[in-house]
Amino acid sequence: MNPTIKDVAKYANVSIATVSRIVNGLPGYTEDTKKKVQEAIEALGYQPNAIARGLINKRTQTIGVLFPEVSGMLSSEVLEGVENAAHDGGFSVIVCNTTSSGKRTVKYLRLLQEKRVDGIIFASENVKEEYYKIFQEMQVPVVLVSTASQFNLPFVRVDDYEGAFRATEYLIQKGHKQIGMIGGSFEDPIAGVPRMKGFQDALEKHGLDFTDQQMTSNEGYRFQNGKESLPLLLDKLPLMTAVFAASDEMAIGAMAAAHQLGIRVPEELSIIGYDNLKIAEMCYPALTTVSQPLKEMGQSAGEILVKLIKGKEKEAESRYMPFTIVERQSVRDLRKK
Amino acid sequence: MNPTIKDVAKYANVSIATVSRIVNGLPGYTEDTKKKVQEAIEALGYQPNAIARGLINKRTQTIGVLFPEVSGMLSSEVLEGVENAAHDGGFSVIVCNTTSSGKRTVKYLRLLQEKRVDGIIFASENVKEEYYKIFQEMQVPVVLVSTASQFNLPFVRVDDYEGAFRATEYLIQKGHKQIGMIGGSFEDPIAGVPRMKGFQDALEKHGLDFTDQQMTSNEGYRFQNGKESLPLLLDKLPLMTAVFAASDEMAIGAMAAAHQLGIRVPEELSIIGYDNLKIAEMCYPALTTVSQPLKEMGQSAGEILVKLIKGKEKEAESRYMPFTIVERQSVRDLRKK
DNA sequence: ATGAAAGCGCTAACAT
DNA sequence: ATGTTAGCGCTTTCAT
Repeated sequence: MNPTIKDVAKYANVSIATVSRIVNGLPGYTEDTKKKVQEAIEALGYQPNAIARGLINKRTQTIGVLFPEVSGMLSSEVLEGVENAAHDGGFSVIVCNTTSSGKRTVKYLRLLQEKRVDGIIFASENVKEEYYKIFQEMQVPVVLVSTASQFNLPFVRVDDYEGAFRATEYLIQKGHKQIGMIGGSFEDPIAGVPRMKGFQDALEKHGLDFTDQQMTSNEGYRFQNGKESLPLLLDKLPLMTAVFAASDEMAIGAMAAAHQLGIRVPEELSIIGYDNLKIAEMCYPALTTVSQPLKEMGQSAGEILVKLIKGKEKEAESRYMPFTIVERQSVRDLRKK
Repeated sequence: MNPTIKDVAKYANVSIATVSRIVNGLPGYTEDTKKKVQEAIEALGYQPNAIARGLINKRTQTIGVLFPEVSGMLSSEVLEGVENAAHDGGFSVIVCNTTSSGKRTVKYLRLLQEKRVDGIIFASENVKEEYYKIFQEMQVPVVLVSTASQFNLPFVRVDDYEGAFRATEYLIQKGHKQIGMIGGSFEDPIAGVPRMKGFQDALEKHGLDFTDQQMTSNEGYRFQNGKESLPLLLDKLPLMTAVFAASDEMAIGAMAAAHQLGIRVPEELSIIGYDNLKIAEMCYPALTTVSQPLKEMGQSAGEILVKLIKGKEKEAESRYMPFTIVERQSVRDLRKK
């Protein structure tokens, strides 16, 4: 077995209280005993037991992070940010893959409760009433990433409406007039509705008519959704010169469909995405897209959570992160030449 | 505060021992008291404290997973598999992002030791002597994913030599004779050397000369590495008709370089990758590649670890996972017209 | 069938 | 400056 504080105390001929003080950097001992104890620790290879500590301190120095899909490219970048911030703040992170299932989410929440995590980061999904109740029960701080909620929970995200609005304006500024959108779900209050609304409003602001003929809606935001959507859109809007896709995966799916149909991007069809995943710069042509600073968002959420846990903050600050449009090769400027 | 076992006992008018028995499904009580206690639990919303349990049971039901880069596309798929297996086995997983730094790795290992995790999964990196010593100290099972080691540690991985050999043969069977390779590092005993050796041996087996002119080596396996490697290779091997890249990211980087140089893939240049990341089917043209079953590997490693922890297995079984070559559009068959 | 009590490894209040 | 002791919430003998 691992040596305990008792063993160290015995070895160094002091009481366990003294060892504890030295280990925790509290005052109350001579340099001499300190050295003795440190030697004992060294000799025995003593490691304080975080479990015992947690029991008494009511602090586990651990947070839980819930993702609908941990292997998603979006999640994995956010996770890296969270992990980084947590680690810097002295916390470990337990990952939970909810697979967007309510049951699994509740199960995980209960688990995190039993494990007495000090805080929770909830990502990319809607906060159901049921979850919120558990949050309250748990009495630990919660911060949302890439989501908002009807409840009073701090969040870190970008303004989806604004991002979509600007993406659309970008296309318009490049001279496009027949613009289609590959949208998400009308049920989705985060990545779905706001992005579609932003698209529509930008069009109208610039005097371009909007009819629902120029938009498809999708259950998910995957490659396949985008790939299937493009032909549909082309059908309804044959003169379309540009597409705004509500996610990079969909944008790249649309690109694949275009390739298949023999439509050249960006010469014949411009495409702009949303997210700025790593793949955006790897595909051909490199994708112009609305960049969400995913890692920074995770980092930021982690930092806020840590502050909240340490009680430095009383009320939670939410943060809107800045998005940018990163220009690559998938959009053609119609005004030139 | 959360109610404790004491509260439940008081509420139900029994001793804490009885509550404990009921909660843990041990024998020794009447149906009647069981009901009473369950009602108390329900009424109070009691959740057993996993920390207290861990202290006494010496089991935390938690495992640690170390990745060089959690946001890597490779890691994230493996992680999903691990998390899945762990969860099924009743374990939570703590993720650690080592950033390939030895110091950070050691720090994390110490942390996991303090947190008394029940087991460790170590991914995609070389096991240094220093790490191995800590493993031994910790006295917990360890399983390697996508790595092997000089030590007697169970691993789950595919045979890199074999995979590279087959990829090269595939190219040869398609009629290619001038084949280049974008390789990894000679310092890397996993993804580096074996894949390069496999390439070389396949060439020689089929009577094609091998000179180091037809290979580049790289520090990393990223998009940029591949992108920079292709022109170098083309320089040395102007008649090259096919490239084998030691990773999908590099393959896609090579593709990007080819596009830039006006070389058409696969018409003028065939490319085969290694990994089968999600991007492989999203890029254009879709990438033919050696598929590693990443999620399954993670899952498998998780399962082995759980078995080891539960003591069902005495000695660790290592597993070579089967790879397959998934044919998409990036390789041209030279034999057909 | 049930309860009392010891103790897991630690911290913190209270002596000395 | 150092030690003694009472828990933290639980499991597990050992009695009854």
